[in-house]
Amino acid sequence: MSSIRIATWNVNSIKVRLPHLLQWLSSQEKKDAPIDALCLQELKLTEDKFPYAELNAAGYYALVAGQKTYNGVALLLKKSSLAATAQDSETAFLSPQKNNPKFQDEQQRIVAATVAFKGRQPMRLISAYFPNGQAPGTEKFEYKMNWLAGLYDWLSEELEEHSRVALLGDYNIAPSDEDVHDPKAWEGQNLVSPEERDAFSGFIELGFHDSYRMFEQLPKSFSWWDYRMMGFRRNAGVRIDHILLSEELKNECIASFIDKVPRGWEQPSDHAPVITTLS
DNA sequence: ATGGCCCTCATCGAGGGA
Repeated sequence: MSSIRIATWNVNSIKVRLPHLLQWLSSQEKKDAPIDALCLQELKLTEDKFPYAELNAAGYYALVAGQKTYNGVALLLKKSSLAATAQDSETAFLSPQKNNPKFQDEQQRIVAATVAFKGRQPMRLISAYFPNGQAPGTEKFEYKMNWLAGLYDWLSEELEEHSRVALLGDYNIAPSDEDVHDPKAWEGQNLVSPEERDAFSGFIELGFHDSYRMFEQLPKSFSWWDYRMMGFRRNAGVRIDHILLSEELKNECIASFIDKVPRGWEQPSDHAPVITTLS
């Protein structure tokens, strides 16, 4: 049985980035490394404007939670990778969930479904766009911390119901200093504050594993670089996009990496995709 | 040098991102 690849990518407007998205999916396919599931964040449009037709033509089903201008998340599934029982957009996404049932939220930041790939036990895939938080002490930071607490509550329930859970997305948290280009300059700031890192540790204590850190990685590996100050060229970045796996999925995990290639394309998203492979 | 860029909108300046 062939392995599967699950990935996450904050595209910073799917309208602008659709050409990159299609090019990236097709480039992975040509490398004989197709993406079987892709979680997208920051769509910045409502569901009726989502490019279902283009992605369908590229071979993907989509489950979308959108809103105007801000946020918005999707879960894409490669049709040809799905089990025979999941051959239309209804049956591909089982027990679909938009947003956190335990946290009232106007902002569309979570979409989840149970997915049956060919020849495998079903797994629960969650695409999440964590709040940015602006800065510790602000109202937006307080919203972020409340949102994280709500996510913790929901995830502990999800883990009771499902043994195979993957949480993919833009966490807006750099879990440790090795995930930050200049830890001293960032100390105590948004994305790296002790409160945020404690929340990330909470997910680990629930039983999740950071798939990227299961493997040896190059130092200074990041997933986001500021558009300003030539951030990408200087590799002045942070690692804030993550793929966390429950114990059972962790035992199947054989690789994880960040694909920096699309970040170097013309008019890129400021995030790079993260890919994790399951045997 | 405490801001530089990019995306969105009952747009052309401001909010949000990280």
